[in-house]
Amino acid sequence: MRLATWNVNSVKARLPRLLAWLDETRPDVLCLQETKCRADLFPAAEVAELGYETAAHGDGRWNGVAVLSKAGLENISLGFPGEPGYGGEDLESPEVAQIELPELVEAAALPGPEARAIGATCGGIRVWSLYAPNGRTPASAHYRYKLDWFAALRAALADEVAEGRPLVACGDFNVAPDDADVWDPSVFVDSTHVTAPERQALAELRALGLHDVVPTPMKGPFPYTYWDYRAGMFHKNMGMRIDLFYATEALSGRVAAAYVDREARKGKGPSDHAPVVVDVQDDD
DNA sequence: ATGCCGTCTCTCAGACGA
Repeated sequence: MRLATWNVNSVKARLPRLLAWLDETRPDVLCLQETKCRADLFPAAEVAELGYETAAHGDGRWNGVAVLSKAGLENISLGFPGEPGYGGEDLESPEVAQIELPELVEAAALPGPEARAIGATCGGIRVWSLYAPNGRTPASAHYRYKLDWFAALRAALADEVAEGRPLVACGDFNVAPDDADVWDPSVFVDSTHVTAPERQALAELRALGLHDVVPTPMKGPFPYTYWDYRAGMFHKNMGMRIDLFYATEALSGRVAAAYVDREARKGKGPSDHAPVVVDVQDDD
């Protein structure tokens, strides 16, 4: 079974490259992030021609996740239990407290979850495609939201892991697990993606029994999965490993190969992320 | 370097990304 995860940075803009990549790489299951696509507008017919069923979760301009599968697609979950939404700035602050439109206060106080998680069962494996909040800066409300989102994810996955079935939680976690996972740690001092609380959130996921399946880089010593579009970062290999593949212990023990498909980051019109491909041996 | 590129939309400017 071949599993993969890829932040495509718009499924509409990436569709020709996505279809070519599917045809060439032929994963059984592909988790997508940043589809930036309403679920009902997802190009399901196009991927169906290549044999894939689609489960999509998206509400338009931002975020958006999906699972494509040739191995079955059951028990689809749009988001996870307890998933928080972005609550904005502190409602206790005097400035915000003066808002007198009840419906706005209500909407701000009860934010709905964004389209950042979709789960499905594919060929006996529970699969989660995840797109963690960016966090922007550690002082930002978006950073608090990011940590809250990870805490809720941990609680939701704890229940599923406890069921004992093979499970994969993969996608764009927007956290570099270690200093070796960014091209220059000195550039990221006081930035998101590398702070201790974010790394602790990953450690708590691993403490559930999830193993970080680290892919082979294919070029250079570091398995980066993201390179900024700007300033020739990709060609200088100034990247980050933020797209992660966390698998339950029994499943990670069946991993035969894992690699970053950096070829998909080359050429005309790429995503700024490369896919991570993981081959798992059949269960005996 | 508050820059660089790319994508989106109540588009020709601003927000967002990491």
